[in-house]
Amino acid sequence: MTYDPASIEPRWQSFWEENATFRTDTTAGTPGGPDKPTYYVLDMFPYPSGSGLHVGHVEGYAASDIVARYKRMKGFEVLHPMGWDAFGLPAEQFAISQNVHPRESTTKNLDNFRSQLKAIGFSFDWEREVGTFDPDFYKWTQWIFLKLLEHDLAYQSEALVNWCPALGTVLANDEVIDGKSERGGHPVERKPMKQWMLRITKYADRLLDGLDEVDFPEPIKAMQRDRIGRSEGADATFAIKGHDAALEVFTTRPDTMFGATFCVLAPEHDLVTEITTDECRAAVDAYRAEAAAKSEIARTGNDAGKSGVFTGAFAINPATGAEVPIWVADYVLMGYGTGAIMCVPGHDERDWMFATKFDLPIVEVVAGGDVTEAAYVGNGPHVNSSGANGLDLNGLDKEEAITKMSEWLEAEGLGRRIVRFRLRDWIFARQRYWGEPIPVVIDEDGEVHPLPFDELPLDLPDTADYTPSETGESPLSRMKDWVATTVPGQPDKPARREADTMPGSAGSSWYFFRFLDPRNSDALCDPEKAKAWLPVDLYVGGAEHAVGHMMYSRFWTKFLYDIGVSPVEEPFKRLVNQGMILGEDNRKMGKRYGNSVDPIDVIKEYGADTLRMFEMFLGPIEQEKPWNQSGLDGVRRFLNRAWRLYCDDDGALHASINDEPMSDDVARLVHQTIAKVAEDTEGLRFNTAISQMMIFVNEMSKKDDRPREALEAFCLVLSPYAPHFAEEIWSKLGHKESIAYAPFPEADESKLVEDSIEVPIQVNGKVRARLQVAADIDESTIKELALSDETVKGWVEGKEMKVFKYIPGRLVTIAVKG
RNA sequence: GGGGGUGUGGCGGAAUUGGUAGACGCAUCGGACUUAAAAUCCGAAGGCUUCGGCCGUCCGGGUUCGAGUCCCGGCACCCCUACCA
Repeated sequence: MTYDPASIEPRWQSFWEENATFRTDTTAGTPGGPDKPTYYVLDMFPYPSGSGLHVGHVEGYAASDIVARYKRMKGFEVLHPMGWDAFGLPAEQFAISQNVHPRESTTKNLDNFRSQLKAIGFSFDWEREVGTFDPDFYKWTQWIFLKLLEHDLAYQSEALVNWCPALGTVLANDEVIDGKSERGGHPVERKPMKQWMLRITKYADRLLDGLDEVDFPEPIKAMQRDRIGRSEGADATFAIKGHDAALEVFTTRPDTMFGATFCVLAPEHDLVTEITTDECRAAVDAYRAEAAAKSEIARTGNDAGKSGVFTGAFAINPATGAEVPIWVADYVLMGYGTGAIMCVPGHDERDWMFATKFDLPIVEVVAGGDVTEAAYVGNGPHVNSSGANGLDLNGLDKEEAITKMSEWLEAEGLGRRIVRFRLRDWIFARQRYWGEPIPVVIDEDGEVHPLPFDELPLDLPDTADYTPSETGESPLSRMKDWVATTVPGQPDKPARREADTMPGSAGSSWYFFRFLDPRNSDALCDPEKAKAWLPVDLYVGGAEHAVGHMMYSRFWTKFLYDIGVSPVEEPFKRLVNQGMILGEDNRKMGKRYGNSVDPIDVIKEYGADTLRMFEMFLGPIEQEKPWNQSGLDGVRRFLNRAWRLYCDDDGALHASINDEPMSDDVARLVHQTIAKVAEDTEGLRFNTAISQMMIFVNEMSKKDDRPREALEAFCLVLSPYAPHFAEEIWSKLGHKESIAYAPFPEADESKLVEDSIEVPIQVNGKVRARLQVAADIDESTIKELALSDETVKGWVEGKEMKVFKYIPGRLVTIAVKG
């Protein structure tokens, strides 16, 4: 019988399951536990969608599985768990579309996912499976929320939020794309609503600094830095003519204040109503109404030209003492800085466009450009920058002027240096059913009371009436019996439960703690285990989670660190994003192009080992690459040939397999393969590891020699990549134990040396001849040989030799002139 | 506008510190086996060539005995982000 994955693979999957082969002992590394090095390799757990696993999942999971299996063979106690990101909008939308309860559809979907994952032979410790929708799990999500509340990091706020009427909920900023909801593409509008918020902004600095410690891909770090958006500048106070109230602006260029010829307020700014003059009121009110109706995207989009309206009021520029007009314009955002800016049209592009459109004065205060043509944002000596107050910036460069101006503002009590962040607080409530209930009650005076910890979990009540409303009223609020309660500890004091639920990203922000100790009912995780296992050594997942999920997880981990629950501030030591697998047509796989591939179909036709190796062989793990259906045949051919190295046509081991010592040639091939695969697996270069295995099989197939030592070593080397195949062969070779914990072979350097090598001879940079020489030949010997070579002579003779060099083991280079 | 990335055969991709460009695989072509096909096995293959060689890693320069790799200047494509003061 030839290689037949359909009969081999299910058998070994059952074997692993029955023997709990991949059960992890997380007491390893803790006091009293086994003294083994630990390795935590984690996949981004999936949202179990209705359509099942796709090839992108398989790519990431195959990569992490290879590492997990390799590390086990290298003697590590490996934690490689799997779970379900099952709460949240997508799961609920799917349920509604199928007209079933989300609990029912979610359970069904994840059963399907689990069986699909098992069919691919991933070495997960299934006894540690967790789901974010499980009360035993979300008890601790709620616990963390209460801790955040206790530390004033959770609060309610009347905030402008992204409201999506079609979904009936608010959305986080990263759930809104181009003014439409990420799920479903429904329109999203801005609307003030009272919301639970988490104060992630308090961690902005630490989230930024932490990036220097972790091994993440550079683009991901860049994206996170960009989201945090740190900028240094100054707040400055402008008096308002005829009013007691003053205007506070934020600027990164206080040095240009002498050129500030007007100010602009965001339409929502508190002062607008107060300072607007009667003549201007009608226009201002109309403008504000219009701005309110626009989504943030329409306001901040790339619209040519800027809109705005004059308030009739004037501010006093503290540097010049001049009266400058105050305008309202929607290019100034209430959510950033102070919602008010001083405008320096000479040196800011947006201000320049605005000034040009509305015919406001432009003053040059930094030399180097032509401010009548465009804003000059570069550096240069300051000009027109001295005032009656004795302040003089003229001649200073940008940095000097910023320092001097900032010091002056501080001395005069007119401002202060400040660091601001673009990052905004995390909107932590959804007006939806399928999420963790927020464990607080609100009394009749509107005061919030947290539930005591011992009342957790606060179960998500069952109801058939789970659909969202378009008004913003949460489905849970319709459950009058559930909502009506009393203040904890005060049975006489009526209260109502919070009816909003947490967003989908709540559970995923800490789930990697729970895998360490999934059934602990006293703590979210045993601190000894956390200490032994965190941070996660390798985290593999898609780049779509580069910012949202990664930042939320990092934030929560830092918080858990602060309250003594986490031993580390950064949860993930190393992050790898698998590149997207495109369709064969080089376009994104999906319904739109009908170019999707179902991994389960591939397994039926080719087997799981072929699928795994094929996806790893496509190209570098982090790179985007197209699917190539016939490439599957190539990998299957490889496994077939590998099989025939061991077995004859009726499936029995070859009689020619012997215990003779390996020839030097075979030994070199074996050790080269061990070294290359080990090195490439550590570096996650799976594609080149596989090509070395192909070289091994190609070479060995040509030989009649079948030394057991070589074949066993290759089986071990192959096993992280094609585990079912390797288990089958391993047992045929007479081993009773699973190959999963057999030691990975060590490459023997001494076996790699060759006696005789071929050395190319380069003349003026071009290879002209090749010599077969002893590997340890010295320069003078090879020089003699090279110069007596007939071909080389033809290129060298009669010319002046400028250079002769022997790069040992690589090449000879000769440079001649004339 | 800002940030990040990528350019190598027909295709996916290989190439320590600068050191034989095109490993490995796909597709292609030829041959063997077969009544035939599939499967399998063996072999060819960057382009041009007057068969001496010459040209070839997006383009143009530079450094070097030697550049896919380093430096300078362009071009193209992709991704992210976007009025953040």
